[in-house]
Amino acid sequence: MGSERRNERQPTINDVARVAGVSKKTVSRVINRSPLLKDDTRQKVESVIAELGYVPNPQARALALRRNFLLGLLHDNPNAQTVLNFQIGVLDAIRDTNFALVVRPVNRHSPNMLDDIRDFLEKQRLYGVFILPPISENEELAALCRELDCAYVRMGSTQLDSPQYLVESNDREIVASAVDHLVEMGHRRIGLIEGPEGFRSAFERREGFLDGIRRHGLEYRAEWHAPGQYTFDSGIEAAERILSLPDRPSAIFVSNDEMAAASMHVARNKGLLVPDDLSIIGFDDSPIASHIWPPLTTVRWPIREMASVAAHKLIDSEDADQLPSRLPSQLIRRSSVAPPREK
Amino acid sequence: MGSERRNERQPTINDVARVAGVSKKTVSRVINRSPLLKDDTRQKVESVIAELGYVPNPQARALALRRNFLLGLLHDNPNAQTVLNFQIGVLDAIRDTNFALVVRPVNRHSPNMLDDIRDFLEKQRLYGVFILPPISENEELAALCRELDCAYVRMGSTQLDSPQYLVESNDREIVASAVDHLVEMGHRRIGLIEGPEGFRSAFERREGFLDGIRRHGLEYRAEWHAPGQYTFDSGIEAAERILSLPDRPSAIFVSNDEMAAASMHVARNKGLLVPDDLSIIGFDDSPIASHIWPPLTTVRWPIREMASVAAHKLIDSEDADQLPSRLPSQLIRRSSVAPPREK
DNA sequence: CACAACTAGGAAACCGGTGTCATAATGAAG
DNA sequence: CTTCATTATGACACCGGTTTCCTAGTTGTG
Repeated sequence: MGSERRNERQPTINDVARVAGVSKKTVSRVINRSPLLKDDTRQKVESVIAELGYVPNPQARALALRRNFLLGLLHDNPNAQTVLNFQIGVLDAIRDTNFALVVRPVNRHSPNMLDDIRDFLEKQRLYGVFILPPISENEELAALCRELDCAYVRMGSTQLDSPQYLVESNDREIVASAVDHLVEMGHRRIGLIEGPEGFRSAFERREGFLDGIRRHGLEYRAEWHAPGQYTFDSGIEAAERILSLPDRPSAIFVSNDEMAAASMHVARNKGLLVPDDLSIIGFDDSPIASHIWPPLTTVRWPIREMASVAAHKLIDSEDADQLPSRLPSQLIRRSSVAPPREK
Repeated sequence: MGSERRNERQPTINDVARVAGVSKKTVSRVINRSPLLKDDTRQKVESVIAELGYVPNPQARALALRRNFLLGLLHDNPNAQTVLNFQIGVLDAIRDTNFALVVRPVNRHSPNMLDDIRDFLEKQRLYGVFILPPISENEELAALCRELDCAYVRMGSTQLDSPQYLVESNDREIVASAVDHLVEMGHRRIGLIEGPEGFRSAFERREGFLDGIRRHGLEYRAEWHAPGQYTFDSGIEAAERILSLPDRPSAIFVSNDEMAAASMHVARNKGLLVPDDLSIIGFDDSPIASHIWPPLTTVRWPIREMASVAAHKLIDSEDADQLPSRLPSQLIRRSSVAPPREK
């Protein structure tokens, strides 16, 4: 069953110091790559470290340095794949550091969300936290982080805070260019299924849509514009509303992929072929986008890259202002857009 | 902007002791609920703690106790929703403790996965780790945890380890009863799309399928049995194979929901109505199961409950053997199963 | 009332690192 | 060959808790 060492105590810095015949401060200097060490001392200590398999105790370091090496992720699961990709992105960034990522799913509908988070931050004394949308839009939460002296980065779709505390994408521009894409394909009658009120992302996507409409001088029709909740069910309802119209649009932009998938079902039930009778563009590039038929043209956030940048902002905070705050999304063209059938 | 206290040092146990006029050991006793304290002492100290807003430093405790309060989650993203639900389940279990959950996505195809994990475990000195399938099936990984003296719980679909290190579900039985369900509906010609070779879950699900077939004396036909990789694309291929047969089955059990969704597409493309011409049962109850049409009958792992049990096994390890190791899955009946059209 | 037995609380060392500052070793200059 | 800088290293206190062990106070018993 492999080499067991259950009862052997982990070697400490004192063990290394004793075996190497130096003081523990010297060992500490080796670990921390202090420049003022003679090469042969360094090598001697390093070989002892290797021989003993010594690994510094992170808790002791945290105590002595008065800061730990834990990054937190606060999120209210907007989308499982996004959260997971974010975790992976952070991991990529901290792989060769001593940092670790601790997660904290929260419930934004709970009245004591802020108390829960306060409790969490106080107990764990995190080095910093990432805040994912939609709770990244919560100003009280940001204030709480400042109060508790916890570094933070808010992820979002628009400028929520000063750049060093923020990593955002360009929802508004990319949605406008999604409209461009529809127009290029020949559409002039374009509908919108919107995200829930109060969500910054929903607002940005709507504004981007309207920018696009205006840019091309297209007709805006209130009845082609339905509210949604970013859920599949709300998408069904919204699509029913728009597609039952006698004079329906030839394309719709839907503010997330779940609602876009729902719209496809509604279209199919009404005997409309996607994309021939109805073109659809979604948003998120969630797994469902490529698992429905036809595969959905959608917008992809560069979530892993955003996570990495955010991690660097927390860790190397001195050059946080050198890092970009805004990473562009991308329109992923699949098969849910085609030229309109008639005209 | 709320009350700032950026430059105020966090109060320590010494501050509390001084203000309360007791020794720090007494404060420590209050925190740790020692029974041998006079009530008025306890109350005095507690009121000082509240007044100062004192919160014990977890790193200092970890150092003194020679164990920390970090639980790790090792996974290779089999399914984002599952991983996230697992995280939430763990959080529920540790909400009122001092534990936190640190995540570590890994790549099981990377040749240095084990080294990465070793590095992680050594650096972080976790209290214990959860290992999600499929890497929970890796014996070398379990051996590594034992070697590093890190408690672990392996999640799985079958007995991988002794019960105190394991939380599993009953894939085999539940799949057999999914077959029962199909038989009750009148099916006698049932196909199988299998998971990838080498996956314990794939094996269990196949065996459960075969149990069900045998139990009802149904015909086993090799051409109704196709391999898959748990991916959408592999599901397309497998379903093509089975549904192109002149003499195709009237129902199929598909080893996960992604492949089941793929099978629905194939069926539709071939002009087969689900469920009238073809009944389908999936496995996982992933979001896609309720977002496709018709909604998929599938098997749901009680993943949050499993996560909670697993957390208790790690934390209260003394009574780990009292906790259940096996939590039953559930067949979620939706609309992808109906009696076969013609006898 | 003397003495044990038990209780509540404190002093000091310790966990395993890091910071500060003093000192030994080295090299350069006079 | 001193003397002074400069560099490399060590001694020791400290981070903020816990453990061990001891003392003083309280209660019970003969």
